Amino acid sequence: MTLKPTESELEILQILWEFGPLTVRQVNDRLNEQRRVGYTTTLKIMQIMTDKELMTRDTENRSHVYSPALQPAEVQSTMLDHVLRTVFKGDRSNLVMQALGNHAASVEEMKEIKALIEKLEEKQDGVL
Amino acid sequence: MTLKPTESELEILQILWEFGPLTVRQVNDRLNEQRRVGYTTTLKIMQIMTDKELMTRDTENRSHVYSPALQPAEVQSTMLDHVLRTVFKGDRSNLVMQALGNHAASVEEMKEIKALIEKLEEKQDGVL
DNA sequence: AATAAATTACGAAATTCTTCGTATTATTAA
DNA sequence: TTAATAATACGAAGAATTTCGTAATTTATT
Repeated sequence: MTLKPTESELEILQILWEFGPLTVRQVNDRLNEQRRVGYTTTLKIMQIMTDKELMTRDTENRSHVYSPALQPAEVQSTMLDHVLRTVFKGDRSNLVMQALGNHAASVEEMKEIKALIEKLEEKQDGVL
Repeated sequence: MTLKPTESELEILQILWEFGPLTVRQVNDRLNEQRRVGYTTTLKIMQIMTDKELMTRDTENRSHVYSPALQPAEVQSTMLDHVLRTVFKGDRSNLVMQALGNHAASVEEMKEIKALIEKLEEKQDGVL
């Protein structure tokens, strides 16, 4: 099991996932589009993340270039499992119903989800 | 929007949801079935939760009796929305797919979810 | 080469959450 | 009524996270 990133680690991972390998300066600029953060704050978190192996860095040039060490799906899975256990007591269908029920999903989303369910049902039929 | 409980606040809410209004002693006993926690630790968290209005208490008797101030579904919704935003960038169908895809849902769960989707589709058809 | 500019390294302050010790107050039992 | 028991109140220590100031280092400019 991969470890659970903190809130601000997650913010930075999102930026790296979206915009690819970046320097601290570039990440900090992106962060400051959303909220005010000091440069050394961002640097520090990224150094900590490197220690934790949440990212890797290329120190060839003066400005180190950081890359995420985890795929979005890995972190999403870890985080969702955590919520499933701690908030939903492991009741997966309740979680899904909450996710679908509160805000109406778009027609497009609905299609995707139905397709997935059908695929899962085929797999289940195969077993039965 | 209701506020996001901390991890240990969540533990206590789960116990109250399951076993109804309880004293600190009763909550602490339940907690200690899972892990070792001191009595005053539990007391303190429950006092903080009362200040935050995550729970209410009846101080009539010497042993105060605490009740949750939020329904499970309210907290689940808050927490899930938070994960949706911070981990999934608001992509609801991706969240649902992660939830369904990683571990095969049981036949029973599948039925529930399909029924919900059909109900939501009817609502959508009505609008179109 | 000397100065300025930009970056990393380091450490510590600030914040939030968790944990618990001690004091106080209330109840029960002897 | 006094002593023992059990509860709450209070505050502070500990731990994890976030924030940033300052020093050291590297690169670019004059």
